[in-house]
Order: sequence, then C-alpha cells, then structure tokens
Amino acid sequence: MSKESSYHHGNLREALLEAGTKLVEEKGVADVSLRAVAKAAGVSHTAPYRHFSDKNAMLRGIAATGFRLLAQRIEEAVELHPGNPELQLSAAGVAYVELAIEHPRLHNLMFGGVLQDDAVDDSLEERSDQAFKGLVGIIALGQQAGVFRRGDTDELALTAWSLVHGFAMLASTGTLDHRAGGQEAKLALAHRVANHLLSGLAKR
Amino acid sequence: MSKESSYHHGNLREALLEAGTKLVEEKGVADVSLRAVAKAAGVSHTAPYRHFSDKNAMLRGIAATGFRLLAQRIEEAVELHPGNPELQLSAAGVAYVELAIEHPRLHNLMFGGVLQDDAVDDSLEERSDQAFKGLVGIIALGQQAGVFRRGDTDELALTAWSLVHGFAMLASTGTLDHRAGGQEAKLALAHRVANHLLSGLAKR
DNA sequence: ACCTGAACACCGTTCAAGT
DNA sequence: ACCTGAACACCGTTCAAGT
Repeated sequence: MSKESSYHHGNLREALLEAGTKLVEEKGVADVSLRAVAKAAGVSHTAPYRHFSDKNAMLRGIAATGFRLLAQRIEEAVELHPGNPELQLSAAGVAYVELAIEHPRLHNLMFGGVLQDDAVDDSLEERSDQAFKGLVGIIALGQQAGVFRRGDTDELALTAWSLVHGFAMLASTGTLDHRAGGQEAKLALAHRVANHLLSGLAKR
Repeated sequence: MSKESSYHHGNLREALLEAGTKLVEEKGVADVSLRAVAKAAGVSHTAPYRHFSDKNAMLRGIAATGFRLLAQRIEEAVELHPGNPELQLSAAGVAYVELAIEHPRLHNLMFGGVLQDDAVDDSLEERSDQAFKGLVGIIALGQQAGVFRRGDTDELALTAWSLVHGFAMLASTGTLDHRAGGQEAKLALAHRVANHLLSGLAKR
C-alpha cells in the first residue's frame, strides 16, 4: 500500500523505467507502447509526461539503465585482472558480449539506432564515451607494458570496440544462432574470435 | 498515364518497395507507416495487403533491396582484385562500410533488429548467409596462397565480419561522428582499422 | 506538484463491396 | 484479380480539470 501511494511521492519515474525495461526485454522496443508502460506501472497513460518529455525520452531512460549495467560489468571485469591488460581487454570484451546475449532486446534498444538524438539530452553519448575511454585506458596500459603494439591508441581501441560490438550485434540479432547455439557456445566463440584479433589475420 | 495504370497490371509491388525505400532513407524505419508508403505510391492504404501479408513483410522487402545492393557491391569489389585475397578482403570490407555510411537508415533497417523473423520467409537469412560464404571463400583463398594464417576458416571469416559489421554499425548510428567527421575521414579510418585486424593487436 | 479523462490525429488490420 | 472505403482497436500527444 505504501508502495502504490509512494508513486505519488516522486518515484513514479523509477517505476516507469522498471516496468519499461521489463516490457522491452519481453517484447522488444517495437512492441512497447508508452501507454502499456504506464498501465504496467499502475498509472494513467498521460502520467509519464510528468517525468519524460516524450516517448523517445522514456526509451532513452530505459537505455540508460542498460548502459549503467554495461559500465558496471566492464568495471568489474577489469578489476578482476589488475596489471594484466591482455586479460582486462579480453574480460571487458566478454562482459560486453555477455550482456548482448543475456539481454538481446535491451542491447538492441541501446545500439539498434531506434533512439532519436534530441541533442539536448546527450547523456547517452557521454556514457558510451566513458566506456570507450576505459577501453583506451586498457590499451594504453598494454602499450606501456609492451604487450600491445605501438600506434595510435584510440585507433587500436576503436578496432577492439568494433570487433566486440559487431560480434555482440550478430549474437543479439540471432545471426549467430545456427553457427553457435547456446550461450556458452557463443561465449567460447567470442573468446576465439578475440584471440584472432590479438594475433591478427595475416600470416607472421 | 501508362505508368499509373500499370500499377494495376502487376508492378504495384515494385512501386511500393521503391517508395518505401525512399521513405525509409529519408525518415528512418520508425517514422515510416504502411499508410504513408501506400500514399506515396498513389494507392489506397489497404492496397499493400494484396502484395505483402503484413507491414513487417513490406519492411522485409525493402531490406531485401538493400541486401541485393550490398551483395552486388561486394561482388564488384572482389572482382577488382583477382587473385589477391588481401586486397579482396579489404575492398569487400570497405564496400560494406561504404553502404552503411551512404545509406545509414537503410543499413539500420537491414541490421538494426527491427524486423521480425516470421520463419516462413527466411530469404533474408539466406542472402546474408550467401554474403558470408563469399567472405569465407576469400579467406580460404588467402590461406591457400599463404597470406592468411592457418586455422578454422569460418572463424577467421566471422572475425573479419564482426569487425566490419561493428565499424559499420558505429558509423551508421553516428557514434563515430565526433571522431571522424566526413565520409572520406570515416573510410580512411576504416582502412586503418582493417589493417590493425590483419596485423593483430598484440606485439610481435 | 502530480495525476486523470476526454479529445484529436494517426496508425495497422479486417472486411464487405466495387470493377 | 486487384483495389477501395468504412470500421475497429490501438497509439502518441495535448489540454482542461481535479486533488
């Protein structure tokens, strides 16, 4: 009872994001309406407009929870391997892919290009930029330690990001399904693919 | 006059796909309605149902034109470098990225995960599989010629595909914009990133 | 300050009807 | 065979009104 009444005390925003995230993960962005989210939160269909300017703004809020989760997992993965940039890179990549496999529809909302830019609220861009900077940090450390080749650090980071992002995308859209069935198979495949990046495709 | 009346002679499907592709490229999938496509083709809003079971089926048709275009460009790129797998791989990757840069919203429809599967019409999956087989062919050739390292050919191909796909995704969603502004800058960056994959990230 | 309910323009889909 | 127009349930958004 205190929970329902508390919706009127300032946490309806949270309740909407929670209900929205759940609905997105169940049915995919395309099949989630603002009205359905409002209903799931137990509120009229115009109430969300007190907390979000727009349906798009609400979706951005849901995506933001996904980015928070991603940043958190990557941080944890990196902290597991202090002073070992190669393992840090690998663990960060795996964490990235893992999120895409476990929450494919949320990942799709985050990276599928459904969200409009809106320019005003660029918190999402900031968040993704922050994740990239973490990656750059790992590469820079590895270059200093002499395990990664020299060269433009940002470019090497972007290479790693592209690979992981592409793999995650293929995994979350189901393109990999008939090549690697279960989650473990996909993660194992991700590991081997990551190794190919480290070694390079060209013959030595 | 013969053009409008010809809509009644069997090519309305084509006209819808053409109008639909144009609308998607202009406004993005999320802002294209079946009714608007019908209107743009000069026909009532229920006419499309004679040619597509569904809005999703129409979108799949539009995506298919994109996949045809992609396959065509990759084929051309490969034929430009007979007997040179390294250049073939690079050219195919550039063609892939180029399409994403030139037609970001179409690319987003093709790979953004908006399309439902529907199982019955898996022509899209076939088409993407076909493109992948072309890639595998290039890698296999390069392994025989001794320019690519030995190992599971499918895995090496998947590595290259992931990288290119991820880069294209980042390019088409605008994530790369504040790192590489124009199209040429992006393509140049794509080249350097592709080279990092060939050489590998690890120090030799 | 925060939420509701009616209203508006638009949407995807179905169906009887027209040629 | 191919297309139309009315109809239905649903949607995003606005706005006056309630507490």
